[in-house]
Amino acid sequence: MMHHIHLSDVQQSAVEMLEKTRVTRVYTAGERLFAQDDMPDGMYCLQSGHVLLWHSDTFGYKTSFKMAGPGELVGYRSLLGDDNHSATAETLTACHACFFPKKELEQFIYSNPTVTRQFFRILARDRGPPDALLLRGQHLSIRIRLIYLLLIMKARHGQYEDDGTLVYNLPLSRTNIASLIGSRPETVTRTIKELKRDGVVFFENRRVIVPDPKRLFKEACIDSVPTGDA
Amino acid sequence: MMHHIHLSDVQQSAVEMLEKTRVTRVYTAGERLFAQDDMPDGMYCLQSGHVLLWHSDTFGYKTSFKMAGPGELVGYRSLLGDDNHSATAETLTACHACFFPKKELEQFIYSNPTVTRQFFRILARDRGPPDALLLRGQHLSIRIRLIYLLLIMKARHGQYEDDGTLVYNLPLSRTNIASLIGSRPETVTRTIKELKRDGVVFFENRRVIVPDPKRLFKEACIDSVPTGDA
DNA sequence: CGTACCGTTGAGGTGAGTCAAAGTAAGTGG
DNA sequence: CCACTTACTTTGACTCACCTCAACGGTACG
Repeated sequence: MMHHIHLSDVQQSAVEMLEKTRVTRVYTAGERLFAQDDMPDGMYCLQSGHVLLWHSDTFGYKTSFKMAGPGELVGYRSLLGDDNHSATAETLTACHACFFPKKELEQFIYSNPTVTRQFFRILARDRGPPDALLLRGQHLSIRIRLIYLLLIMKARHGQYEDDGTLVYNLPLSRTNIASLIGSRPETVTRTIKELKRDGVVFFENRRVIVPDPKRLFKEACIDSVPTGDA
Repeated sequence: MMHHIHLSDVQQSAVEMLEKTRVTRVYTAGERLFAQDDMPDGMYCLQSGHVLLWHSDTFGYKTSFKMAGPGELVGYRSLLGDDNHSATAETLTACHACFFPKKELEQFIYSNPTVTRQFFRILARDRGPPDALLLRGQHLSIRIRLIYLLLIMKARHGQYEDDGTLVYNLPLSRTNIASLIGSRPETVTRTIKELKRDGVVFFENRRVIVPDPKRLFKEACIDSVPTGDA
């Protein structure tokens, strides 16, 4: 789900204002766009690189719930909810990110019903029940959750080769993966080994290869192959 | 978090239209406002009673993720996301619910930035990372998750007595509770027993009594007691 | 006075977490 | 080019919180 906003009939003045006030910055891996409990002062649009969003609970456990890539917006939930950030956004790789200050951005959002609607869609579709529940349901084994993670990442981070192979370049450590599916790095390693043994998924460093995607869908009990953008 | 929309300076025509087209209906326990995969044709506002929202995954497992009570809106996520319903809304008790048809409702939402903003808030604050993650984090024991459930329900469904006791009337079965925190009815029973033994929480049928709320907060590592509406 | 549903209790099994240690890869500085 | 550090990954052995299955008790309702 790309976050492209259609600008066709938006008030020209609002767009110009937005263009004038936005700031593009370069980040190195491991930097933070914002931290949990910060007051949001704007929104970020990733132009290149990847960002991981994680929440730290009252016991200090960190749980990741989203990886954002090029073209995606980051930091909109708390901004639109008038809340402090409920998560920290940390770069996984070097990134180019564009920052839109709150005031001008809001003017833009409300400038036109079409734009408003786009933001409603982004917000409403962001990790709805399905995603969050599939990745953390106790009744689902780690193996299945790992497969679901790949299926969810497919739309934005996966790519089909000519021979039907599915390939990902995921800048995620075992620890990151564990954090996303509610598990532990050791268990992720073991599960990855198991998937390789069964010939379903091959993890080579940060590169993931799925020779026969249909087998993956079948194991997750998904018959109809979901298409890229939904 | 109540879903009261402030109508002070909304276009009168939009409000009138909304008032004219809304339909109030009475439901008995066990009825469905809408079902997963249905196309949304409007939104519901609960006037009395309680509704449980649950998602059924590809393996047929049902996972509940929200209980809505009087004053709350139901069915907005899919409507605003232009998606089919990703959950089923089933009444736990007899209910009065008011239905707003999609077309007129959208006119209302876009009629005024103040209203639009309210809906952004509702959507953005609906089960943000904290809620969903706390109730399903594997690293948290069932006991802690049960406590978190009570803490989350406190704002809307809990009530302080004069003596500082916290009392809930939750129309939830053990199975419902299990489904909300990602567990099983048997385990919920055992955990409830344990909490009673420790004198922290007393479940009497569908009535829940917390004699010393501070102990509850402490066990969940929450120092600052969250206030009702945020 | 069944029937049906919900809740409780007990016994037993296991998937995945934990802990500890060794292996690997990448980066740094002399 | 090679020691040295640092961070990540893998492996094995052990443990346990929770699930599963099965039986029983309570309560509502026609």
